[in-house]
Amino acid sequence: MNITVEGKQVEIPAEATCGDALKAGLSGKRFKATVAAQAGDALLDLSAAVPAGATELTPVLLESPEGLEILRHSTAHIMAAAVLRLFPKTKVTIGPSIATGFYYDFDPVRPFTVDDFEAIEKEMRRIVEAAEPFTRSVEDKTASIARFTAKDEPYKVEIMGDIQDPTVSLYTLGDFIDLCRGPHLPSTAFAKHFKLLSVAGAYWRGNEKNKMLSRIYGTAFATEAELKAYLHRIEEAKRRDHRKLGRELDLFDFHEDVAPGMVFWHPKGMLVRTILEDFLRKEHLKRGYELVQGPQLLRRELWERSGHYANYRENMYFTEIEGDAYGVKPMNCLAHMLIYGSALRSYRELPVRYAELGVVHRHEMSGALHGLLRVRQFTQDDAHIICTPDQLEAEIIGVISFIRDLFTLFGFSYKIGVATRPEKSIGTDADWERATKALIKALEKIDIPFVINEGDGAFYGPKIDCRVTDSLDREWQCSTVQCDFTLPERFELEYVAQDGSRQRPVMVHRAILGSLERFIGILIEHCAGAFPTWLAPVQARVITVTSQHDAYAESVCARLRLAGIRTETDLRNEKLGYKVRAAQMDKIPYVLVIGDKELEDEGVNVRLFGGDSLGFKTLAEVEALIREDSEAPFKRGGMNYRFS
RNA sequence: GCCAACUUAGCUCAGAUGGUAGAGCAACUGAUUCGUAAUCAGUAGGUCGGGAGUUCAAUUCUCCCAGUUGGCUCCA
Repeated sequence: MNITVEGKQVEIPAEATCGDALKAGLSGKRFKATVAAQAGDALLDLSAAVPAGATELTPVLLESPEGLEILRHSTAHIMAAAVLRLFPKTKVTIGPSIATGFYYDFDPVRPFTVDDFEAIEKEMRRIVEAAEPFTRSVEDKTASIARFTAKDEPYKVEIMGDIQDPTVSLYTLGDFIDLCRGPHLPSTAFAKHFKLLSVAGAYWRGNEKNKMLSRIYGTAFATEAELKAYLHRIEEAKRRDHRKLGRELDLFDFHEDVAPGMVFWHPKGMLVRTILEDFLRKEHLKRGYELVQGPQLLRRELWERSGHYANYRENMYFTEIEGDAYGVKPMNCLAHMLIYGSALRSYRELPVRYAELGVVHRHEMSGALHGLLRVRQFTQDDAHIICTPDQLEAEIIGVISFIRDLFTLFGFSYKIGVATRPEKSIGTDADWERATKALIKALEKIDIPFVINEGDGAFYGPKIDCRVTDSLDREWQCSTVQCDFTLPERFELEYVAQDGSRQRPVMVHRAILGSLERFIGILIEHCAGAFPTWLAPVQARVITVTSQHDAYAESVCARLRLAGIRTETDLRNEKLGYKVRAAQMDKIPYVLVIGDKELEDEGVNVRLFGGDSLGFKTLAEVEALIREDSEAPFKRGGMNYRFS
């Protein structure tokens, strides 16, 4: 029997395993790094027979993506075997590999805690050192169900019940027999570099009606260096955590006892927000938006009319005023519609673009709250564009350009998706097609790559989502652009067309940064707390070598403030090094040092955040320097802006 | 909402078989007048998340509540 291995013809006996075949075709070193075989689309154990009719066999190396997946899946099995040795009454369920590692869900006698990890890891090491093989066997399903029923493994029995094939495959690792599709590592010796990370509750089959299981998360890598690098990344993420930085930099905090999920902005954080808001308002005005603002509370009947009461009530807060129910707004659109409807509109007025930095409240489950990234009260940079169907495409192009300009400015990379009609939806096919086409055409026209997310649209219309990737490769949904035919219908919005007839306009909901709270949270993590100069709450801090320089420092600070530069002094009776360190930890972009020399020559010594020194500069030079730095990012975004 | 862990000074964290707590940083006071990531000394700061129970005695044990954190349809 002949088979091709990496371009080489290999002669093998009929009963040969994949391992035999690969061994014959690969160098010793390469074969040693091989954990499985690939024939066509199928991944096979090395111990599996070469499938009949196969003409080519590809080695799956440990460090390849497929190899890593096998490694992690096998490590999950090793963990399960270790858990069963230590806690024999535990029932096993499933243990897949995931993007960053693996997990295994157990139904334990008592839920596991991280304190159990040491013992479990130790037992896992023992299994790895013993270099035990994973042995595959195929069994009649009925026999297997009887076997696992006898072992009192109800979850496995349930899974087998769902399997269509008359036979199932089992993998044996020491005493541990598990129902598993495989493939697995040839032996546990390949799984040397792993770590258990966390425990969590997880519903059996993800359904909250089912029993809560105890899940252990872990990760595994081909080499110790990669494992270390991954763990280091987790540490890095903790260092950049916006919740930690928010407290350290005195930007915001939470008072969980009185307002869970709602932010208290401290002066410095509020300044960052204010600058951002100021910039956004000006940018909206430049682009032909008008600023509006609706009330926070609207009578229940209005929410019934819009469909929110039927579809969104669980996420809304209600209160009562003189016996009438009022809903706290979770979205800004209703007020905007009412403003539009307050007068008879002509086609000449369209498109109308109403923008509002709208504060909305949404009830999120307590377990879902997360710093600034998931809150119950947040501010949307929201707008509603009401236009004729003909204007739709141009308006969408305008919105997407706006998105592109802003994210370029902040230095984020982003991914665009178009979500199409879901199964449960309202509206006519023609409307859906027109709107979906308009979204896609707009993206194509300005040449922005996107993916189609089939059936992921809102029930009332298709949408464009924009996800931002931060410096740690985590994705966050920010922008959203949604076509809506329902609300104009329900609120009977009209305009008078050229021919005098009454026509129904189309509406586009859009938010660009999304939630200011979330955006600032992402921004903090993206820049690790060191804001770009234009957003930094303190742009420059003047520090003195000795108290003899204090008076001059005060005058420097006053002058820079007059020039619109956010400046403060640190005149504490401390050594220079102490004050430099403090400024560095406060992540202030410019530290202006004043000693005898600077006092005499009427300037400052400039130290940048990060430690670079620019040496002596006159005050005029410093002003120009900081101004230029503040304006630099806008060159990327094709905008300009000054806060003062 | 559900599961688990956690909640001690402004922050980061120690601590005791149940006998009402300690460090570093920050704050304040004083000395020091100093050149690019921490000068020294002193002072003050806590009903140990809230409530109830057990006990001679609870921050520690038990229960309830609140909040935080990590998870909760990546599928043999």
